[in-house]
Amino acid sequence: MSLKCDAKKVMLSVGEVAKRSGVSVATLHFYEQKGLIQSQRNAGNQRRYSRDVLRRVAIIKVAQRTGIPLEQIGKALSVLPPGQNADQQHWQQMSEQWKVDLDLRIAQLTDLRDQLSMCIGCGCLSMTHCPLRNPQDRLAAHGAGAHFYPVADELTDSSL
Amino acid sequence: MSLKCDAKKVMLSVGEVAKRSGVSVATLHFYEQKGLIQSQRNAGNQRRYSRDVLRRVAIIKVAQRTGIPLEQIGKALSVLPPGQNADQQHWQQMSEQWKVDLDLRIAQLTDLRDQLSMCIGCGCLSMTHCPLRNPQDRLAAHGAGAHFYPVADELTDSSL
DNA sequence: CTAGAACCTCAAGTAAGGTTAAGGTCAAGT
DNA sequence: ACTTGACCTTAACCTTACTTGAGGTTCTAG
Repeated sequence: MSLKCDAKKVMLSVGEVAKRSGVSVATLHFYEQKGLIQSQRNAGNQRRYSRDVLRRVAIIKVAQRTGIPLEQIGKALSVLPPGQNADQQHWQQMSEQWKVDLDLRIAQLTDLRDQLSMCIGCGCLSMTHCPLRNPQDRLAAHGAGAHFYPVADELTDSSL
Repeated sequence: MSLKCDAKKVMLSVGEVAKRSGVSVATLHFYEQKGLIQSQRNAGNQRRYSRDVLRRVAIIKVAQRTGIPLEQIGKALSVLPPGQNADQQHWQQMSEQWKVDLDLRIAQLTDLRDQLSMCIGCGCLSMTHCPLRNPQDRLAAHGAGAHFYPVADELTDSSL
């Protein structure tokens, strides 16, 4: 169990990082391939991680919980000097941006909830009158992958 | 442009449904294949939809915005008699359930936001102390695909 | 009748975020 | 030395929600 240098081990194996960070070994490979983390190799070509990888993985998981896609997380992390810990300042920048994103997502969902509440007793889903059918609010303005509802040229509400 | 029976056309072609509902023809095929909508065929094997499909698609899109997966939407819709419009009661049942789901998701994200806010100035991400790292709240209790963070047996906070 | 638009089916591709498997190497304990 | 576990790479597979393409049929207007 105990390795050569137990006292102040500098580098971690992939298995150790997996255990300590709570993600699988395969996931660490995957993250490395995507450029979210980096490793060095020992003489036998095995990955050795510096401790900062634990913090990076922690940050990745938090960001993922907010709904940030991996690619964007990668970009945010890429400003960190590799092999170094994210310092207080970096963390603040990232987390503040993520909070903005999260706030927006919450606002979108809250709008939707309110509209849904209003419409529960109605159920008309009218193309022209129902707020649920007409998301030209901040959703339409911001939605990363939002589909705009095409103008329903011919459609009268009678068609519902 | 005008078809045979312009006045009170009973059935709609797939192209018409696509135009009016704002989804692509391929998506309608896909939904049909997944059992979310149904069609009849004319003599030449082309799909003919009754008008209620427009309402179904509208419902699908609203539900998707709340984050409900298609399969679950399909189950909710499957209680509707095919070829008939969702009545007021069905709509209410569905939308109320979806509002519950949505409320939960909003609550999860709000918790996360609050934790993030607290942690922006801290940045410790401590495995044992940081609330961001310890989501044993309703997230852990409810999360459909939530990964539990394994107990970090060996991990002391110094390892971050 | 014929061109072209709209439709059909089936298969494959895409994107994200991984997981699983196959076949081979390295390292640690006995 | 030998076994076993940890590690390596590459490649294929998974899910969700679709999109795209190929090759063939049907419908509608002129």
